[in-house]
Amino acid sequence: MRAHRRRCSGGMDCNCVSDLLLTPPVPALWTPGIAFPDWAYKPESSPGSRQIQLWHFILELLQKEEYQSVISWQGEYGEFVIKDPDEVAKLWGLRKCKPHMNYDKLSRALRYYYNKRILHKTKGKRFTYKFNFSKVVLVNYPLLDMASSPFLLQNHFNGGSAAPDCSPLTPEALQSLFPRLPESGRGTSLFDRVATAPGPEGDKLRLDTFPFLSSAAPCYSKPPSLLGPYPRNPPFDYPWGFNPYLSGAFSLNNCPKLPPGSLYPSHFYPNPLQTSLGQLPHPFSSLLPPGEVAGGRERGAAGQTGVTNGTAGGQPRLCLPPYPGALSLGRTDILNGGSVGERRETNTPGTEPGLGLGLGLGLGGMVLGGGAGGRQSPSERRGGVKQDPESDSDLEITDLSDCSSDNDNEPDFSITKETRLSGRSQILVEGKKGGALPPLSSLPPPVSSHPLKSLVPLTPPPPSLPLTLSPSMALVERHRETETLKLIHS
DNA sequence: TACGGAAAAC
DNA sequence: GTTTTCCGTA
Repeated sequence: MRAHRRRCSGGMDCNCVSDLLLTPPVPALWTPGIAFPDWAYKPESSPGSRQIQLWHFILELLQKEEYQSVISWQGEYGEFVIKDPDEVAKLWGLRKCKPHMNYDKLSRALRYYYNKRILHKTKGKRFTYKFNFSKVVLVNYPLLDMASSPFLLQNHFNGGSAAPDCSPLTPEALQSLFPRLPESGRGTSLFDRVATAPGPEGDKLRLDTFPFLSSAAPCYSKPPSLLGPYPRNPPFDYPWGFNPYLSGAFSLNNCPKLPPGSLYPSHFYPNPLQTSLGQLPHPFSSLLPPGEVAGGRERGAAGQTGVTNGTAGGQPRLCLPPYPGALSLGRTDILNGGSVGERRETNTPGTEPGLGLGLGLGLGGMVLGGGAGGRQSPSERRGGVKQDPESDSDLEITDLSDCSSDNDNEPDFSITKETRLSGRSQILVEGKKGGALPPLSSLPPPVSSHPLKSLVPLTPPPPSLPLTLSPSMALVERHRETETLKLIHS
């Protein structure tokens, strides 16, 4: 078992808790103009990495209104501009306990995404990049039956994506990807099953769920989260009386040196999966071969860490939108007014101008790993075997089966998590062999009569109500108990 | 400002 | 495997 706390190099605890400890609190992101399934915000959903990846982090920033002065969507779908590179770098550094992070380094990391086709640079626009969401989808929905998505295959694996930047999925492709998702107008929840008999129309995915994937949709010129009437305060509380989007949820008890919000060590709040599970029907299960549903297929070996975390019982899923605007702490508050003026760090411990008081205290004496010591000169460094920059097979097509929630070295991790975190275990056991989670599709679809239900998350039972009053939650609870019993018996 | 090689760190 | 760090180059 990995240490609960990740320590920054130098040994000083910087309060960055291991991403393994808890899953992030961010349910799916979904705004009227743009939506992200929750895997996009899950560190664990990154194949090959158990820490949050930069592009996840970028998505998180992009999703939060309070950071729109720092980074925001702009231009075409998936395109974003880093308005304040230093700030973004600082935030990233905070997130990763790298106080010497700067835009130069961050951008290097971003550039590594070019080859992986997760990102590409928007030429001629400063600090402007563009997500290749089709890649992201492929990475994070590996269980989708590609055979049933000829359009996708054609466009992205069969030479169809002639464009070097791998143009986004088209509506047709999405339709092919998510045929079971209900079509809905503005008044229909993405997650609502179509009441009418299933048909070509009723079975269609609501494409504006992934507007950034649509090549046919018009561009937006302002941050997607500002599009449309979007409630800036959650119309609900989380069942556990905890709302990760409220600053109070981030009392920083565990992380006093870090700003609140999911951008930061995301281990201080309950798992939203319970909420997600309790509310969401699984729109994709019908896409999966029978054996793949309900944990019938064991998730594979190490490396493909996260996909399962973005899935339930081995299934991909869409989850709830967050309410970034609910964060009462603005960025100014969070960041203590600091700003990074430097581009190149001075390697002076404890003097990071932009890290804020907290982190500065926490990292003040730390000796950063690497540093100048032991570095080779460029000439010395060069001459080695060139690394294959295209070694991104997992990101290209992604093995559709070898996705495990953890690696073999930590077989009990999910169970441990379950033990540790009561009430959020139902998915975490998915990596366990023989896990027999029922398909989420077996859960009753949520019911929402909210006129804006397509714009708001499905309402979980209010905190005052016992979970058992929610049919979905009751199922989840029942399932969790079942799983617990299974674990005990095994 | 952006790119990418290289190696180390994680 | 991903990111960090450093740096040469355009």
